[in-house]
Amino acid sequence: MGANLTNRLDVSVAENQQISGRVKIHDLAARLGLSKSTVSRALNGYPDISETTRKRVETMARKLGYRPLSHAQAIRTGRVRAIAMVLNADEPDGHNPFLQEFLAGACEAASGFDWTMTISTARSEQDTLKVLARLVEEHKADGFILPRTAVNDARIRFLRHLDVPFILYGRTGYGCATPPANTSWFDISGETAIRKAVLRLAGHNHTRIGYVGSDLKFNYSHLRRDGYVEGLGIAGLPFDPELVRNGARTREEGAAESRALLGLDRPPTAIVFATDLAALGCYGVATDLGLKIGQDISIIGYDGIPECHYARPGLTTFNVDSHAAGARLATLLIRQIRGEAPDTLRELGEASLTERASDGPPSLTSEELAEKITKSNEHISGGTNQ
Amino acid sequence: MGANLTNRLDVSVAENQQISGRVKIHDLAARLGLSKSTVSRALNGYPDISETTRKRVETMARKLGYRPLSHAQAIRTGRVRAIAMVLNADEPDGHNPFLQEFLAGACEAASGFDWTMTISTARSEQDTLKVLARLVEEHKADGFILPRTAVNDARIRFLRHLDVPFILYGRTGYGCATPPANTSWFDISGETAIRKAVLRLAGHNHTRIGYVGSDLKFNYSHLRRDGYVEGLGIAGLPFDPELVRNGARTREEGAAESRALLGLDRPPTAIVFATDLAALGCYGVATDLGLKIGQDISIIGYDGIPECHYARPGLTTFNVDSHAAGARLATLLIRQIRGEAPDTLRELGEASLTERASDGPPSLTSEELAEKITKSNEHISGGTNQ
DNA sequence: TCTGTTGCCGAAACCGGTTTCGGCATCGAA
DNA sequence: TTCGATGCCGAAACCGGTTTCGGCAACAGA
Repeated sequence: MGANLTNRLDVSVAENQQISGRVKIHDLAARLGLSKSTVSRALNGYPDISETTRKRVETMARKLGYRPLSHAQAIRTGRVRAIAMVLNADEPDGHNPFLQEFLAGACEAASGFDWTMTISTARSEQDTLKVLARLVEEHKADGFILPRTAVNDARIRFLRHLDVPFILYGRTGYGCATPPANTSWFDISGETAIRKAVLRLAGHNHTRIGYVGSDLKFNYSHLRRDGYVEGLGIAGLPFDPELVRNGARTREEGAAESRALLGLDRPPTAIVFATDLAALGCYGVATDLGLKIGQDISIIGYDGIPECHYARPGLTTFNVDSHAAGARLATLLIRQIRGEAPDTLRELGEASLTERASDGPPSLTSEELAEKITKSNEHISGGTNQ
Repeated sequence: MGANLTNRLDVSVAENQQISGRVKIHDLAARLGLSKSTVSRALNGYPDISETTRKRVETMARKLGYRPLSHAQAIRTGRVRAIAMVLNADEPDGHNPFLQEFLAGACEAASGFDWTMTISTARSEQDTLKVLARLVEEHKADGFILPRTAVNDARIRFLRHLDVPFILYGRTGYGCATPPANTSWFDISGETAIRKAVLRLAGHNHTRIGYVGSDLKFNYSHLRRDGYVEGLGIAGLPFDPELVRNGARTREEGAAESRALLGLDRPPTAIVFATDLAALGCYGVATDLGLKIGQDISIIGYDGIPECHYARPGLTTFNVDSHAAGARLATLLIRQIRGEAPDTLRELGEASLTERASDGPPSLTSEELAEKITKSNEHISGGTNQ
């Protein structure tokens, strides 16, 4: 007496179903000769239903293609079987390139549980809170994924106060004595990646390695910088504060910080960037100064955006698997909503290195590099850059 | 007796609301000394409610911060006040760069009506239909935005068959005698943009202008190619089928088609690309052949992806405003769901030209260019390209 | 045989809204 | 004065599920 739409795609023709007749729990019950309360309990795993009845109900439900309306369930259960994410669209860098893959991962994972994903956007931090508030008020979702966590994140305080489930993409509370309790998160260990980047460059015999970090309001910025310092320590290289810059989020900012580092009396022969975007910003600067990337100056990025592949030379970088991240976050969040303790829902992944041609052994010492740069500056002194 | 969460952000402290007490329609009615049916009808614009009562109800609702649960309404009305979009994540090009802006536009517009947006992803055309089916079955949305419309689009047939509202981002049915009836859409006139591109190049005195189109399964591919032909006609230039290539969706494919065009006996001195990605693919080819873009070979793209700005030289292109597109699509779709006739909900926007350095007057004739390319090919013959 | 559990299921209330239906005033016209 | 509209509102049914509660039958123990 009819299959669900998904099946119909295969069966091509519906069996004998009356038009537009969605199968309701009532129909299912009538067909089975049971009451709808029994059917409901059978489908929802109540213990007071015999195993044989449960099987009967389940097979018949499958046969008729019965699917409960999540919003009809929600009115009683308070669960809409949906998770949400609000993007901050005003961020200069955005997570543009990752977004598609990230959403795909999250949606696929959610679909696996028969959940859906609703998204929304905001234009500022304050706006984000308002959007969250609206979604919570209307109960459009049972929980939230919070991307780009800050060291001190207003969204966390807000949702915790309202007692709404959430999971972080990233960690939070850097530098706090007590780690944030009762919080679930998924993150990629940027600190590990950056440490490896430093060690890789040290292995190339670089001794002056610079670092360009991102906005310190984000928690990951601190962790990646720590990775840089750790790497230097392990490699036995001295830490020189002059070689560390922060706050580069865009290509332009990456270019500016690169210029600053390369303008030093003793410039670095290699630079690790906290983001690919900032690293790509260095390309124009290097070209303007007549430096060959991968020889005169080595560069390693982080993120794994597609442009790395097309840059000349290709940018060596650490790839984060956004698809997997989205999938894990959705899965962990749903498990949390279903009752698991947030503290047990924490995972740390690793970024994978993609070796390209932007790094290698230094062709010049720091002093020689400085000299070359000085000459270039005199020479062009009107060169366009950006 | 309490304000809603959104207000609380401003008021900082809730007035005197009991914890976790969402205001329900019952509370509102009790507070007003009315029945909840009256309150409901007042809020929903029924004619049998006096104007004074309506005002009273509305101000009290605002004061208490009452917001109906959309899923509670849905159970009776059948409307969840949500629109959905399913992305095809397997497309080689995706609409990656536009996605964030597009979603922002759509979400903002939907929010303005107090609607929300749910999204999902699929991995193939067939999968897309299954995902759509699931969303329709569970009625997770009242209507759909269909991105990247094909000439012959299975999604359209599917949703039309189910009588579910949808709107196209793009047109459909290219070449059909009868335009598709009862269909709403929003599109950017790619044909106009490409025509302008051709005229611009003709104005630079190019006489052999090539065209690299996209996959002809998409409707826009045909329209843009038409724009190319129209442009040639207006400029009084002959149409040479040799100069037209199709099917380039990625950088790599764009590179391959560029190579094919530049390898002709009488190569074009300018090429119009249907997409920026394909145009950027030409950059590596030009470099390999020792051609200066903007002089030896002129290039114009379409889309307005960020990379255009960072390519060297910058890529002249036609920008589509994805944010505005998302906003219009959401708005038109909601209006359609609310009852307006689809045929009246059609809009065509224009892309805006951003002039950069990738096009200009030809430095060489087609013959001279051919000679130069031949030499380059002999010379390098082992050059890397991609 | 009687009683008390236990297993399993149905009846009915419930969730938070919307919509139908009918009834009470009020008013104008006959 | 009576009657029929009309304006305005409340009671109750309804939407499609879930959950509580109670009851019947089968069974074990006394």
